[in-house]
Amino acid sequence: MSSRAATRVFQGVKEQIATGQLKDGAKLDETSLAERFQVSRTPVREALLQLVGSGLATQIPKRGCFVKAPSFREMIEMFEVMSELEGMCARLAARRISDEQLIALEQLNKECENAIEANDSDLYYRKNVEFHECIYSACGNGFLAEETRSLRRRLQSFRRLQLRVRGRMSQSLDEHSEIIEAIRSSDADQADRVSRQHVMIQGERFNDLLAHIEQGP
Amino acid sequence: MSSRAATRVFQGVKEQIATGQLKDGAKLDETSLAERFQVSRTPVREALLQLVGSGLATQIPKRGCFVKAPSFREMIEMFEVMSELEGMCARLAARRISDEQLIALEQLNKECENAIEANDSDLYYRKNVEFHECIYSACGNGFLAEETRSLRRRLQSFRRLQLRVRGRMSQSLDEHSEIIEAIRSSDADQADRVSRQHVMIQGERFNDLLAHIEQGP
DNA sequence: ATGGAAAATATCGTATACAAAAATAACATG
DNA sequence: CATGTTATTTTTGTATACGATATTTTCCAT
Repeated sequence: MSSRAATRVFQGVKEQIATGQLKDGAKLDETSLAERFQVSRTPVREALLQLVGSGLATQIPKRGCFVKAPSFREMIEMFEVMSELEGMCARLAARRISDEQLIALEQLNKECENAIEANDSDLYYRKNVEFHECIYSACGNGFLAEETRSLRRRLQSFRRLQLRVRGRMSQSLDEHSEIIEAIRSSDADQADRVSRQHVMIQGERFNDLLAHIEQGP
Repeated sequence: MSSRAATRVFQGVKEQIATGQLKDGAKLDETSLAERFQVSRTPVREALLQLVGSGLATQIPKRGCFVKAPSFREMIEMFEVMSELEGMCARLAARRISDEQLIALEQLNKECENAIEANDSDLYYRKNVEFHECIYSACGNGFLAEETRSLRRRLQSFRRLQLRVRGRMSQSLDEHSEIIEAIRSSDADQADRVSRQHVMIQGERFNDLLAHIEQGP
């Protein structure tokens, strides 16, 4: 819990966008937000600035600030980029990973396995994040790692949903094993290919899910 | 020239970082920046927020805001990512480009050629940007296009330098032709490969340049 | 009714003031 | 001399007020 009002507002609005309380196109009025969060306009402005910066809102010059929830199309686009970045991380990791990191990676995959056996999807979720995090660190490109993390965060709320899909967890685990195998044998191309696939499958699942939820166009 | 003080400060500091007037680690004191730019602290804070957001500064909780110029290593890392994104754009464009866009692309390359003949490196620079911009638009993934643009902007000041290197312009032009050829024949893999190469060469040139300028470690 | 001018209104950016928190300095005590 | 305590000063974060500018609304003339 941050003591900063600006951060509170930022997180709060972000949360409300994620949960759908604030729908796409909803107006983010500085004054009413200030009232709602019991703060002045100053921290609200900072929060809005950050929201715009992270692509969750749009600023139209003298008309106001509006929620810009990613459209279905944009989500697919983001997954497309995510799979590229994830693939790149894996490809580089296959070439650059250290022995210790490889061991850590295998350890994490085992912990994912345990989580599945215990049927603990929350634990699986966390270990899964750590697994990928480990690959990012091993890619030897800090900038790439940070960009990938950032995009992951943006897709996170949706990904969380997917992993609850029946059977997804164990399939995901198999894919992890394939990735490890490719990295272990320094097969960069294979690591790239499998990782892309791993993300794109999630994108497709997401696709299915949305198609199921939204009956509209 | 923007009428916004916050933007002026943002651009100003950014410029001073690029030109080296503000060195890595320099403290960005709110009060003194406010004095220097003849504004109050409020717009300065907004500017700093944006600087941090775009990775040019770091915020250490109660100690202040500091310039974080990308290190040599980070620059290389950024180029590595840039080449991946640029390659992805080209790969997708090879599959998705429309006839009109292809014509526009060829037109732009011709204009680049003209700029070289006229020995107008500024014009070449602008047309070169448009050329790549055209590929981004043609990739059919708006999110990717925006990310790539954003990274391009971050590397821009350095790239501008490179293109003044003797002979680089005409070599760059040849590479453009190769990219167009690959896209025209819908050879996604080739487009990808050539585009990556195109960026990485710039990274290497940048490397040479820096090695020349910096005598230190 | 419609086009347009003028008033009313909303929004935005900035300045300034104030309060809280933390770092630094000064100081006292063991 | 070290250490812990208190005071001072900086730095931050937030509130509020004000002016400028754009937008919407109202109202009038045609």
